[in-house]
Amino acid sequence: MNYLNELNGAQRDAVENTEGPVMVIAGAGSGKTRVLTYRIAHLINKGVDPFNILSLTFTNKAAQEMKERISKIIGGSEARNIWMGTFHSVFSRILRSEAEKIGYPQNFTIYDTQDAKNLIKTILKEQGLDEKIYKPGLVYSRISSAKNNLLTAAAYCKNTTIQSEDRQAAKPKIGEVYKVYESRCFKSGAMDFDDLLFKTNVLLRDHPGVLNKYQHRFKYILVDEYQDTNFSQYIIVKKLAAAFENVCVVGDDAQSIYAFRGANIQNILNFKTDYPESKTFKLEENYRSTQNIVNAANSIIKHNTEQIEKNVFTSNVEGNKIKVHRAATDNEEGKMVANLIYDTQFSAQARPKDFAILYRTNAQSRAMEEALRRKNIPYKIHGGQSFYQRKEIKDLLSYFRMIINPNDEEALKRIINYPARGIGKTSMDKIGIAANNNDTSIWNVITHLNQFNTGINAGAQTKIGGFLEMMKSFASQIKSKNAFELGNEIASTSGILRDLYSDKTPEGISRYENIQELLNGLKEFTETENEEDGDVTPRGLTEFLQDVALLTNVDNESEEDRDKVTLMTIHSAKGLEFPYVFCVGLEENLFPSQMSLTSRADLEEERRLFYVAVTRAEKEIHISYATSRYKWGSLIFCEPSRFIEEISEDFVEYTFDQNTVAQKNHNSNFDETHSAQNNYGSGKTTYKKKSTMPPKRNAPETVPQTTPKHLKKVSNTAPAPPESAASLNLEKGMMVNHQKFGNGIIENLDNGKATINFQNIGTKQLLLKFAKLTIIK
DNA sequence: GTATTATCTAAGTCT
DNA sequence: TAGATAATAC
Repeated sequence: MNYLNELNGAQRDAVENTEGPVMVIAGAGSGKTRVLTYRIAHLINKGVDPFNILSLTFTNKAAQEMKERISKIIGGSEARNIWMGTFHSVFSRILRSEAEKIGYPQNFTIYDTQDAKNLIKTILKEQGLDEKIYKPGLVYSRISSAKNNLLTAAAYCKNTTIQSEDRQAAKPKIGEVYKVYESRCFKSGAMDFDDLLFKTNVLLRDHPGVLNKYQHRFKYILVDEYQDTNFSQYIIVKKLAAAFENVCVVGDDAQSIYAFRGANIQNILNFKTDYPESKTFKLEENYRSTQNIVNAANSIIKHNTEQIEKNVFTSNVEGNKIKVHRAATDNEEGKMVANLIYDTQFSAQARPKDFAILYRTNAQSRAMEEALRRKNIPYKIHGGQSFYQRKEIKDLLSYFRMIINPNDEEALKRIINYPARGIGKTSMDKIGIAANNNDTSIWNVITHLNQFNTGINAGAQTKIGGFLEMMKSFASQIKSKNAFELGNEIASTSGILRDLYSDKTPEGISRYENIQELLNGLKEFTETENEEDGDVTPRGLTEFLQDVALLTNVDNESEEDRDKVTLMTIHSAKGLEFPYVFCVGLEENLFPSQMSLTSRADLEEERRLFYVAVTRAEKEIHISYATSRYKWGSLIFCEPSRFIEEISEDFVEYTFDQNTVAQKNHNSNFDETHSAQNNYGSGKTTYKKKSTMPPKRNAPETVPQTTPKHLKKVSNTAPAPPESAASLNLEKGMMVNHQKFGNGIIENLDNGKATINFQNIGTKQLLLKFAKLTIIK
């Protein structure tokens, strides 16, 4: 088998030790995917039935790619039988086939975060709890973390620690909300994301026969990104592996970035204790990145305390240093990045697909998008508000959902009066009360209106009857029509298409187009054969919906997206690599996020996130920050991130004058934190130190008249009205003054750069964009 | 019950 | 800025 020759010693050990528990600590870029792929191929070559292999990956796309690579190695089509996918998709599949054992319908709905929060809002209203105190997002995250720790609502209410936490936070009723939430989901035949793991645990705990079945089915279990598993996932793996203990976990504690959703880094740190017989292999050679990148990344992660000891190194070329860029605003940052990409495409013969722009928060994508669009650089965005979360898409999908599972309360509430058909709030309130009083679903109430004492008037009853007729007619076509045909029928008969078509605003047109796009997607889906089991029956809406809910951020990629610059959050970038990476927004309170600043553990997670960002790069990494950016429509000033300073200086290169780097001396140079491209008048709060400022020029007031609170907060470090040298009418031979370098004569001007001979320090080249100059004469 | 307008408040990361 | 909700008019 020649594939073994393509592996280094540690990789080969990790591939060949197929029996018993194995932990692979895989440094960034150390060929982890290769090991997983070859290990599975090796298993199959040794005669293991692919059907007996369970491989849990972090995205479905990764699973698909891995299957393709395995197929290439082993030949044939056996690889399709491997159980491979994300935890959520693999176990939702198992849950569907075992659903009735835990009292769920086979066609249970999967509630996304939005559905879950809407339900929580409804419950809060019913319970008379103030949404301002019981913020739905917070309640949801309390419930979520309870589920990830396998706590039912009843257990939550009994747990004294949790109860005292909630009492201290003045939210003692969260447990009650959880109880109602739990039962409402159940009545709706719905599971949220956490339920997919939670209910799997319930299934395996309460049904020994089922546990036994899957224990023996999954003779070999592989778990990728093990550092990001939570308790619920951990127990699933542990239980399933208990029969054979052929469990191989792969991960890197330095890349653990999902503690916020319950991931427990201890899972990887404790593996040896869990399986005393286990073998550990460390992959330490990085094949991805240059020496400078690897060394810089190591110097970053060194600032964290608890980690598994390892020495990531590379024998790749030294490469360029990490470049640090500074911009005046978020929009300038975008322009700068777009320009750099544009130039590199020519200078390095690179393609758009060779570049990635990574950021901490989705909101940062907009400035980048705009700049790329202006330069005509093709790009694609992953994440943010995904296609399937847009209102019009969710509306149409809600029709689909209700046809498959009429008890789906959240879907029903979205569509019973959309498009408007005269079933308003009053009627729905009455129905809701009747459903609660009779401990049943809303669907059951409206299908048997005369059996419940709802008090709804005759007019509304008729309208509800019409809605029911329509839904029943859709449902009756589920067998006879394929997904595309039925989807089309629903979009037009329901009135959604008409409603959107009549809206001629740009947003309305775009919504209409989105619906068309969804229908196109349905068509494509219908025409693709079901590869999983070779089934040639046309795929219906049922199958479509099951796919849709669990698509991950990076799963959606169309053909035409292939040669484009990638924009994504660092979280989404995990596991990916790009020749050129731009990590933007390296600012305090953004990255690291403000919310991480209160705890050491959170800050360390942010640092690991930065480590992940840096290690995505093969050839070059650029990091940048803006000295001001818009947040909620108003301008705030930013300090460079502490992470920049944490990179060992041997591997860093500043693209602007380092003496003006703000973080080096905050006090003496407070204006230097802000470069001067844009003349943002910074409001009344900033003129206290006027004497040290260059004379104010007529800076347009672009800051809102009412000083935002954010601005106030930072105003003591805020600059004078920044003066852009670029906006001055400079000429050769002029005498100018620079804050730092004193007076000098302009010797040359070209392309935004000025060569200035300073009296004290000699000739310097300055970028007009950044330099703060005043004309002396 | 519905449509329009005014006001509020939220952007932290993902399945 | 933008979506969600409350207030208002019809």
